[in-house]
Amino acid sequence: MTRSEENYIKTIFHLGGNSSALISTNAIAEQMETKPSSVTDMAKKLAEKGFVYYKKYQGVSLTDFGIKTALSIIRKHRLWEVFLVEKLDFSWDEVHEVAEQLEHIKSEKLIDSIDALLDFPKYDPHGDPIPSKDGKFMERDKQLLSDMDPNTEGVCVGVKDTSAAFLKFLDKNNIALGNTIQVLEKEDFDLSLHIKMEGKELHISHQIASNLYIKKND
Amino acid sequence: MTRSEENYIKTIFHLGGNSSALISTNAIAEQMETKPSSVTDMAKKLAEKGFVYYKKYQGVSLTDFGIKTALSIIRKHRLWEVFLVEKLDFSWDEVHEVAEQLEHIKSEKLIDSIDALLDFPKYDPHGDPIPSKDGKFMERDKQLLSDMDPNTEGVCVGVKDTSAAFLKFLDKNNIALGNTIQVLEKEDFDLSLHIKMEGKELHISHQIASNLYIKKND
DNA sequence: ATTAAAATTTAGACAAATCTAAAAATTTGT
DNA sequence: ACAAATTTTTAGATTTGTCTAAATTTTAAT
Repeated sequence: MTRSEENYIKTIFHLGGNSSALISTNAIAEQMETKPSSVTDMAKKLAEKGFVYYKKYQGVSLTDFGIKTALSIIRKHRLWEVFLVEKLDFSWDEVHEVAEQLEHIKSEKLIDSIDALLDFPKYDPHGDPIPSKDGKFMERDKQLLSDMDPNTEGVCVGVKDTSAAFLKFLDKNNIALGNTIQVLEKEDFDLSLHIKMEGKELHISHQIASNLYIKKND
Repeated sequence: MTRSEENYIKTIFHLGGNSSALISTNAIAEQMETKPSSVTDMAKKLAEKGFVYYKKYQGVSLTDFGIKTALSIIRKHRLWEVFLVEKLDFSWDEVHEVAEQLEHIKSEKLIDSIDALLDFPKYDPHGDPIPSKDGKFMERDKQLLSDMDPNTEGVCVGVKDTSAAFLKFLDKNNIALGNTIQVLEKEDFDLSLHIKMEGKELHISHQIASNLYIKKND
């Protein structure tokens, strides 16, 4: 499998998950910053190799084999992200670019050893679940901070927007995964929130709140 | 710089070191298991980019910039080898193939962090020196075990043949870097050696002895 | 020194992955 | 339902890295 094929498979998974709904070539092209005609070429190739089902003019969806392949790539990406943060002190906005390269390294022993070294983590630094070796993973029961009611509380478990800009903003404001967050009050006017985080009160915009995932306390 | 360019530069360095002697396209082709005509094409490209000096029909040699580039790739390769052995318990015959992939990862921060994680090692698992960030490295004062005289002793510091077959053989016979070796007697007939290693006496062939590097005790 | 052998380069082809521009199919709006 | 707009595919070109076969240059031998 070439690096390019792997990138297409990963993108198709991110756009369609394991559903059998067809993903348009346009959507894939946009996501990958390439041209639809290039996607068509690759779609044929991936269909030939059994990774996707491809219906002309309709789009593609991953076969079971394609899903298995995608999960293996995502597993590698997320494990490397954890490695970079836990072992090499990368900040969470720095990991993605390097993990994009490391995810293509071909060695089962290598990634299994990294997994063991990290003590089999279940979530990556952005809170996304890491598929196990056999492709299973658990999406955490979580909700957007912006959807929480006043006088509820929970733990910050993930981010929706994973751009470096957003992650740097969170760093600067000491918002990190694992932090306890209490919703004090919601402004009707702009939907901004007054919250208490790790003992300190602060005021955050709707835009920020709608990109933070919270696991509600029982 | 493409992966292919990096592989050519590395090979040219391994064949010619930092000397200005010209390396033939044939030699490079043989080493890389490719065709001389492919090497010619790449030689032109590398010359254009300033990595090598290329004289038609004569061969190539690395420029200062090419040497710097080669050392940076070798540094990455060897640091990854140490990482695999020290942190992930790879055996020394397993590291090369994976390091061949890892050496192409582009992130200065990554390799510097790996270097620090490993506490700035000076030698890789085969005893080869690891260039520092600024391209300096010290070749250890060493000699082949087969060149040592009876009644001398030293420490095993490297291997000449790095093939998996040879490394596995050494493992099986508990011959490892750091072991103390005393030469007891040399057979005139087949040049085989009687040695004492870590307290135990054994008899090794000339072929083995001529692929083990020893640092003589003062 | 001339020729035969060996090494090296050139020319032309190919596969992978991409692009542009044009053609074809699908979707949308009325 | 049909024309217009949009999406998707096809056809042909480009780049990178490779190859084969032929031509050229260098080296070696007598």
